[in-house]
This record gives sequence, structure tokens and C-alpha cells, in this order.
Amino acid sequence: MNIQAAANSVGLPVKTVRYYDDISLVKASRQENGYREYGEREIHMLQFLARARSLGFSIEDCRKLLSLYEDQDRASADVKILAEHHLKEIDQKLAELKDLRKTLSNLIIDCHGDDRPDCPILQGLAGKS
Amino acid sequence: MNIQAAANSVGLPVKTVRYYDDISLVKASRQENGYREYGEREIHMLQFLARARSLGFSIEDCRKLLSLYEDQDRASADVKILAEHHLKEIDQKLAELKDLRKTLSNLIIDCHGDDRPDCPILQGLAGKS
DNA sequence: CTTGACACTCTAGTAACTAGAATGTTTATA
DNA sequence: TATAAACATTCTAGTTACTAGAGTGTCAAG
Repeated sequence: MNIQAAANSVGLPVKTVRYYDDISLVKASRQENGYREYGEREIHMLQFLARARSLGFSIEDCRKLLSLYEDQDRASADVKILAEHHLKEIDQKLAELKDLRKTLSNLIIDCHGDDRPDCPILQGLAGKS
Repeated sequence: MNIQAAANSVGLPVKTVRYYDDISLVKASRQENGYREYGEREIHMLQFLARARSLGFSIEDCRKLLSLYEDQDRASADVKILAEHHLKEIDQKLAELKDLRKTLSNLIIDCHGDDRPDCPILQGLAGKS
């Protein structure tokens, strides 16, 4: 299977698939003409990757997950640890975002939003609040 | 005021302040020895920047905000529009993160996390769910 | 007079692609 | 058969917002 067919079948851009080959995340073998060849195994790996990436796992996390995925003897605990660590990061990011949202929306509420020059948003940004 | 004093007084790394000079976000004048000179105005701008950045505004947003900040004739509506747009982005990011969190935590809950090789997290990542 | 703290510039690295140029191959049509 | 479209390749460089480090210059204190 050529790269475009592979990319389409997993919903990734061709450039991304090529990039994954470059960084040895999903290596493709080569056909006689030099084109990359994607088989079942590679498609599965790409699919796995697409999903893990969409869940926000970093490339390096994905590399670990992929090797666990391919390792028939892995312990599920190994995977769980990785996933739990990632969940913690998500929770932290969520908390930050919520806090930030609150601050910003307060500033916005205070702003009358007309053509007068005084603006509580700018004042808020300038001050400590 | 030299760069380090300026950086300390607003809580930014020196390198960052130098970077803001490079990209003409907050330009410093130069002393006779070539050192950057930061006055009241620049300190205020840096403070403003630090705060806006911590609220997640992009550098280019900050550039606009700064010029509004410096413009005594701006309309508060201009600022409000920018801030509201940013708030929308935050809300979208929040929704995505929450969704992602849910999916991931479901996967984690299903995983027994012991030394057996079968792992619902990996299965979930491989499948469509 | 030298040591240390500070300043400068410049290059390159980070994450994860993405865009584009220059070129080669395959396939479909005129 | 000629040729054009659609695909493939590699390579370089751009994106965001810094950050690290090398090599060098300046200044104040002991």
C-alpha cells in the first residue's frame, strides 16, 4: 500500500506519516521504486498512533505505548502508569485553564465595551489582580 | 535600569526580555556601553505583557493589546472583542480537554493494572472507541 | 589586577509537524 | 506514443515562544 492510501485509511496527512517514518516511529519498508510500503501491521500502528495523539499523548509517550502495544509480554500495569501520569497532566491543565477562564471572563464582564477609551480589561492586565 | 533588574522586577527571565526586544515587542534604548536601558514605561509594558501572556494571549495578541494599551484614544470595545475571542478559544480548549479526560479515565478504570499482558487501555487505543 | 557578576551577540535546539521546491515515477487520456 | 495529471521522493526552512550555550566584552569590588 502506498503512503497516500495508508494515510487516508487512518485519517492522517501524508506529510505526518512520512514524518513518523523519519523519526522511526512507524518505519515503512520500501518497494522496488523506492516508494514506502505500508502493510497491515503499519496501518494498525498508525491507527493506534492517531488515536493516542488525539488523546494528547506526546510523541515520546506514543513511542513507549507503541512498544508496549507490540510487546506481547508487557504488563498492563506498565501501561496504566503511563496513562495515569498523563491523566494527571490533563487535570492540571484543566485546572489552569479554568482559573484563567475565570479571570478573563471577570475582566470582560467589567468592560462596558463601547467607544470610550477607559477599559477595565487593559487596567486589569496592567495591574496585579 | 539594566536588563536583569528590569526582568526581576516583573518576574520574567532575562532571556525572555531580550527576546521581546528582538521581536520589537518591548524595545529598549541603549546606554553608552551598549547595555539595554529599561525605564518606567518599558517596565509597565513588560508587566502588562507578563500578565497577558500568563492569561494565554499569544504574542501577536499581546502586540495588539499593547498598542491598544498605549493608545489613549482606543475604544474599550476593541479590547473587549479581542478578549472575547480569546475566551472562546479557551472554552473550546476546555471542552476538548474534558472530553479527552473522560475517554482516558474510562480506559484507565477498565485496566486491572497488574502483570497480566492483556490491557484495555491499549485495546482502546487500538480500536475506534 | 584579577575575579565574579553581569552584559552583549549569534547559533541552534525544543515539539510536532507543515509548506514548498526540485525532481522522479506511474497511470490515464488524447 | 506523447503528454499531462497524480502521485512519489528528498531536502530545506518555517511555525511558536522561548531556552541553552558558546564566545566575548564591561564593570565593580577586593
